[in-house]
Amino acid sequence: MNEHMKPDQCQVQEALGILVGKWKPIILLHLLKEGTQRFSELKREIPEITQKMLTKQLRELEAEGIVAREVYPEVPPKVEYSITEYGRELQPILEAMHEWGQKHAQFKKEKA
Amino acid sequence: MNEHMKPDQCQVQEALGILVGKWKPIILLHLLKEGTQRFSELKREIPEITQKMLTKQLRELEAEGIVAREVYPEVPPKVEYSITEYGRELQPILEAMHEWGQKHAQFKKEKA
DNA sequence: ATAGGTAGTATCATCAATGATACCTATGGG
DNA sequence: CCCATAGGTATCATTGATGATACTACCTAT
Repeated sequence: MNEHMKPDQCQVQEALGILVGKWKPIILLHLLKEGTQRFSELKREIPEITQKMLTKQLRELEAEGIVAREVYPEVPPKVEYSITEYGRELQPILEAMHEWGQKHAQFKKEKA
Repeated sequence: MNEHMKPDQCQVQEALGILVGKWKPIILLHLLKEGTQRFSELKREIPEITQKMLTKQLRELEAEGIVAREVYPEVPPKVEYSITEYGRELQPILEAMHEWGQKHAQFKKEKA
């Protein structure tokens, strides 16, 4: 166990706080997979999310430096979202969680 | 990007759902670091948590197969908690999040 | 003149997570 | 007889996250 991983002053919450939420992982996966996406594209690919929540989650991710938001001053409006270089560092974590999640879903099925 | 990481049917939520909560990462870190612990030891090391929440989180982790609970039929009662083999597979994920979290805390300081 | 598309805001309602507090159990020690 | 101990439950209140719905601005095309 890494010596720096002291439960107090631990930074796991820091990462967790950014990833959690009903929508953030999904949004991040879409942006990682598809690259730059417009607001309406994301909305179309995640139909169950409300506009309000999509806006909110994107703004939060932007505030953390994970996604970049670019506004084109056109009519009708056009806004593009993409993962920053920095945000891309989350990818291994998402992948690890995904793999573990698969194993775990299997594990639960076996128990049932 | 891993081909299996399709945002739909994705299993990131599966892992995330187990790790989140105000207390679960801390509890897991304690158990990983110290090994088997009694209820009261955990409570002493995490003073801000209420008994109710500690019980609840431990029971949830137990239900997922992450921690093991052993009751000794003594008076006063003695209950020990430990990480299962299976639960130990979460450790790399926690470590990755911890490391990223440290970088991120630094990143935010620089911006400010 | 009017309808439509894009990217939102504003307001109100609901539900789950967390917290505070009091209570319970059985037994050994004084 | 009574209290302390360990590991809980039960009940109620509060808060934050999420959701439903309606509204807006702006220009373009019909």
